[in-house]
Amino acid sequence: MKIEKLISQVLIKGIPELYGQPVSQEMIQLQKTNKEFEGDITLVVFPLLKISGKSPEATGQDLGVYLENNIEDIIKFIVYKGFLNMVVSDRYYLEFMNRVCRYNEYGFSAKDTDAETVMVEFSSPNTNKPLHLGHIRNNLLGNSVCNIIKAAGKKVVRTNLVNDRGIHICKSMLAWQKWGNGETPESAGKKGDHLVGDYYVMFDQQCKLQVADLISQGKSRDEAEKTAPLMLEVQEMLRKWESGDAEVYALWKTMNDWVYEGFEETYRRLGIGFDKIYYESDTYLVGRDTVLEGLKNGLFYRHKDGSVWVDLKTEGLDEKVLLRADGTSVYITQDIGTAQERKNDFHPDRMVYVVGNEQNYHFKVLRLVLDKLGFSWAKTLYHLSYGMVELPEGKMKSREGTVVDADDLMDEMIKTAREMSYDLGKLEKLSPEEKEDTFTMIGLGALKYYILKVDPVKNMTFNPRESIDFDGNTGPFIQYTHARIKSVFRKAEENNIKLPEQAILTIALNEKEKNIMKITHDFPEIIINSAETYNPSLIANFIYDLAKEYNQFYHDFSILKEPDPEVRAMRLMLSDLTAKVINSGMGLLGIQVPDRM
RNA sequence: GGUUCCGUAGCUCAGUUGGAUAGAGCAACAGCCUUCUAAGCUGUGGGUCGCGCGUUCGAAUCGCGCCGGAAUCACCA
Repeated sequence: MKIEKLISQVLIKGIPELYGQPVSQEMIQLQKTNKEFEGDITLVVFPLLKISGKSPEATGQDLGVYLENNIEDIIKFIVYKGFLNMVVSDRYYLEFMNRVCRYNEYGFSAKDTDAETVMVEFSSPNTNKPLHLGHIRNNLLGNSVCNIIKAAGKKVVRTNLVNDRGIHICKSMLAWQKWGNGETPESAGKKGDHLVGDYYVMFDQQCKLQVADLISQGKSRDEAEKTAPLMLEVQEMLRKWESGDAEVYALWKTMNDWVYEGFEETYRRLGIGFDKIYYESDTYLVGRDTVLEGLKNGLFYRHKDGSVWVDLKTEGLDEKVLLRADGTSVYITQDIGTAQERKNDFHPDRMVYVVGNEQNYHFKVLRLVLDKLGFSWAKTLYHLSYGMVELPEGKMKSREGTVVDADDLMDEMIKTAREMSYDLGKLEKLSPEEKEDTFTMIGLGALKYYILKVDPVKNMTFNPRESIDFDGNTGPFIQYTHARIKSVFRKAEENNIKLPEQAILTIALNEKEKNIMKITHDFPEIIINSAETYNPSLIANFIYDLAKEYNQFYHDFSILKEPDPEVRAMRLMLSDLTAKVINSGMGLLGIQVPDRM
């Protein structure tokens, strides 16, 4: 049993014996002992003073004696003001290490066959332009949250919702039709998503010219934007698409397929995949039917122009349109349909949406509308809202060309890893393929860690120069720690030193060794916590603390040159455990760790 | 204007359900490779935790009010 839990239990039994009054779990406040004091675990005694009727010091003293007498692994205690600092035996941590070292996935909860199923939607791209930095944060968060929830013992269904229809999609299509001259990704030598994105930009530019032209002819901006020939044409194209026009539909299909191929490549490099992909073009009709059904049942009302609305004023929100006057659907219509499809397909106990915080209001509305429609599972929707990614100069603006493209960014990170590696004279013994794999691991590791170490709710600044930094609190620093440990094991093997099965329990641990054991001891709890709060940054910061502590140990003490074979064996095991936790913790972030770097 | 979120070192970020003298990294400066990988380690400087009031044994953390920033309040997605 974990020592913290044991202390809690003993106190709940012991305090009534000592003071004749019961205690509740919340009054037992255990925390890690601060660095500047001796001890491992601290009990805050202030909440217990009412029960003891004594001073903080006297209460701490009473409880210290009681715990020392009743728990074998508490070998000493020091009372300082209102804090009872307890020293945990080295034996306890050695036993812990022996117990845990044989598992490759130490810290992960056992997979329970009747565990709840959590469905997570993330990525959710539009098919009119390539993925950018904002999508990267979304993808990394979604992927990592899935890994973490799974590690916490739940079943996870990864899903993506592709926004593949609408006026914005038609814009690229129209531009290609007009000016593309039959260009294809192959003929252009370009990824499909980039090619389609180029036509989207082209449309925008041409349209602006027309608008400017109309304004110079004396029209208002508003009027010009509505009557520009290209705008009229693209609207006509959308109508054709919705009515199933064969030619438009074929073009849509072709260009979307180009985009999917491009996305596929980006996802593959990022290490991301899905169990199920939904397409808005498939689900919007389901939502429309549901809305009409709700209208029939009097849940919604029809405006005199024919549009359908929901009134959420009693819920503190406003009125919201659910279907346009012409009967076509809006964004939320599609989400209503998608949610139902998902429920039917997978029966999830929870549905998590990884979507930026600019859509907080939208998800509030979605939940309320689904609730109004009588879906009992509406309250199981959770919007994992994350902050915007900004550049040091401010927001990314596609107009000003400051959008950071996902593919370019990955290329840049890997390139930097390569240059850095050559500068440092690393990896010379590896084959070209192994080298490239390692550069990719490091470059992407830097990128992913840089983004995931920040609390999702916060807006973050993406500083390109800083993100490719490989020192300090970075992915490569952690990867390096792993590579160092693996290097020790290679050396051990050369010298015929084997990793022992068990460490003997009578070894006296130094401070660094004990610290590393204490940190790894917390890993299971960190995973649970991180899963419950949908927060990968907890894992990232935890792994960093571990790597930092290990590097100090590595610097201060020798492993293979340690003369005492029992101590050497223990240090090897400790190193092995550290490597395993780094490996699986980074794995939860979607980051691979190399054996050499 | 209403609602929601954010505000911690020059910069980027940590800081469990309120706990001891608020921590890392980057940048700057000064050290450490004959020894398991120096992408490492050590040290120095750097703070009115946006401001004020309140709650209490105790507040960066909770409440209220300001100030600053962001998002949103579309028959856009």
